[in-house]
Amino acid sequence: MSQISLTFPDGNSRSYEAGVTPADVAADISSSLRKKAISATINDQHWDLQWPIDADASIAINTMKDEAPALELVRHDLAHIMARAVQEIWPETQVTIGPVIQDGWYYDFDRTEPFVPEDLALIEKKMKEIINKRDEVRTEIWDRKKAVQYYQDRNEPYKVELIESIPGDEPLRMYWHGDWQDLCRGPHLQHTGQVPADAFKLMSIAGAYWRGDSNRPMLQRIYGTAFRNKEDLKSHLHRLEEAAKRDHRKLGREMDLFHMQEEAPGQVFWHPNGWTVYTTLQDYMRRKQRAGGYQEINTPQVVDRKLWEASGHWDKYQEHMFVVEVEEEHAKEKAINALKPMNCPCHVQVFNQGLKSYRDLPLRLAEFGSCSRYEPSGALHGIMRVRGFTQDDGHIFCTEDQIEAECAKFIDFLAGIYKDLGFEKFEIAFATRPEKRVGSDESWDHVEGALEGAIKSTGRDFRLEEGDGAFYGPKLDFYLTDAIGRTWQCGTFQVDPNLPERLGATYIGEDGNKHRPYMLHRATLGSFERFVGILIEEHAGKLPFWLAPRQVVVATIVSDADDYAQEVVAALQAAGVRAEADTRNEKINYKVREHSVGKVPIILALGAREVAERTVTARRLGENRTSVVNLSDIVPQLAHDATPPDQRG
RNA sequence: GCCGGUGUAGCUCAGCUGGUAGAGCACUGCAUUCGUAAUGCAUAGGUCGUAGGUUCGAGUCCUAUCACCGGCACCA
Repeated sequence: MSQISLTFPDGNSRSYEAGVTPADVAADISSSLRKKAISATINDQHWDLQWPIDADASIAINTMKDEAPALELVRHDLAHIMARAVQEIWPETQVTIGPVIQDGWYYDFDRTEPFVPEDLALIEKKMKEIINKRDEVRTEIWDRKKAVQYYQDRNEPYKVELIESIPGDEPLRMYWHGDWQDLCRGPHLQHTGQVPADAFKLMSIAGAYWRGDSNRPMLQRIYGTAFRNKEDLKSHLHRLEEAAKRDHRKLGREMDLFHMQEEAPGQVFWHPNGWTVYTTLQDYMRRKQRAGGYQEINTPQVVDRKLWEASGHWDKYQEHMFVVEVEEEHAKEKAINALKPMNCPCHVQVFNQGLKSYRDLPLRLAEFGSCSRYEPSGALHGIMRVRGFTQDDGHIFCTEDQIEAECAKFIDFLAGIYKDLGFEKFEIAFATRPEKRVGSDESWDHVEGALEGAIKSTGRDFRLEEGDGAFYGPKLDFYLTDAIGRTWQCGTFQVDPNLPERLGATYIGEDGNKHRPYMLHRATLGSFERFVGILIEEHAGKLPFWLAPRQVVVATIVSDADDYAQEVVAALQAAGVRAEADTRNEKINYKVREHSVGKVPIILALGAREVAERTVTARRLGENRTSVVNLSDIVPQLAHDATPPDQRG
């Protein structure tokens, strides 16, 4: 047997026979380590304690103290244990796959009877029994034929398909948790008892397509969450509760921002408060775009299908468009229009009016474009995913050489806006050429190079999404992470030589000939609807003062302060602050509570003292201390806070 | 669109095996003028998402349909 050298994290190394397992190594160090060991990290690879090591390597023995491998193993073993539990309770159930995901795992099953919520408790109980059995976990490598045969015999067609889809003819790894077997890459724990029985919870049941393909069978998915200990699980469940409190649908009602109703699914009825947020944001964007060199335009809502046919959208998205048919008395045929699902084709129409010179480029057109898309019913989500929305859309017509500079300019533009709105960080995803595409490789090289160069010139990082670009050009997507860790695509920047081609856009170049411009699609917020939703959730309803729909409530403590309250409100309103008086015959406690629930940032309380001294007692949302300020001081102070960030001196 | 769940007063929710709808908060009225997250009392308010059906009788059972929620698929 040849010898190999294993190097430990502290830099020391020891010599072992080739084929030694991490379990042996741990035992060699100490019996207590052997007991505590859960896995190893071999050359940065997560390694099962049972897997042999055949060559020189770095090694670290992991215990429950090592968070990443511990969570990975606990969740992965729980996936197997859950599948075993389900098959023990309902033997006719077929198993498919069960990966580890953020905060937990899921496993997909095929079973005729649907799981019901009460089943979760049943499964959890069975899982705890399995854990308490401390069943050994062991692994073997099988050849493909044997594995296929095994699963065919057991009537597990999904597993057979999985094996057949694994490329090459490499051997397959099998794992046993007690007598229960699953095809699995591993690694796993050493026995089921290593899983903490009190640190997991089954969360929900959902449908999911086999292999993520909507043409294939719908399976039943059970989600679970797990941590290393009870406390971590508890704090995770607590975080979920907190997250639910900042749901924009709940806050939208509590703050009286908007509502939605059955007669207009996926569309928003904005209430005065919500519309104040919306228009304040829109006014801000309008000023930013003007300063950024855009010219604002507006285009029609109802457009003949001919234009959508020409743009190619009719062909591809017809069933997702709201079609409007009009019967005119003398017309030969019915006019078929569609509510515009996007603004791009209309912007090309504006560009196409009159001759354009290369001197006009880059030409930046912007529109707060209301779009309608018949989104699938299951896609709708509050005001985040809707059927009627307004994009802060813009199209830049330019030459190929201008793309890089325009892109860099846009990234800076977007970053400044996100910062003003309270988002310091955002993620850029760079999607490159897909397999099916139009245009020459040279052209793709050049355009992709321009985008990459632009990102780098701003000194930002990006995530590469190879092959995810549109068939006609690469794009950048800008993602924001909300306070609960969910990411939302908001901004976008897309290079498009295709639509100008289809719709015949040209400009006269220096050489006096007609040329085809590039069209850059870009949006900063994405849609106002979604962005307002994200703002609400990110700030848990406590919007930045300048965006808050109700900025100040002047609440009286005694009715003798009513006149003074009106005076204070008038002074604030004159200074541009959204202020209102609350002179109802209610206790100050009641008023404070009500306006706090309504997320009013500043409450000014007025009693006899304030009237006499011409002061106000201010209370900021979320704080329970108050401060007494002279009326003459508070007005300019709040007026400053109420000024949008781009207009502050 | 697919799988599962839900749909009762403005809001949050209760209503067991079918017998003709209940609470708290909000609203309104009266009393209270009370210093920082709910003052007291009283009145009023729904035909139970919608449409059919079973039944002597349905919020409660059945069918269809719509919307919403959790996922999946989709997102020009």
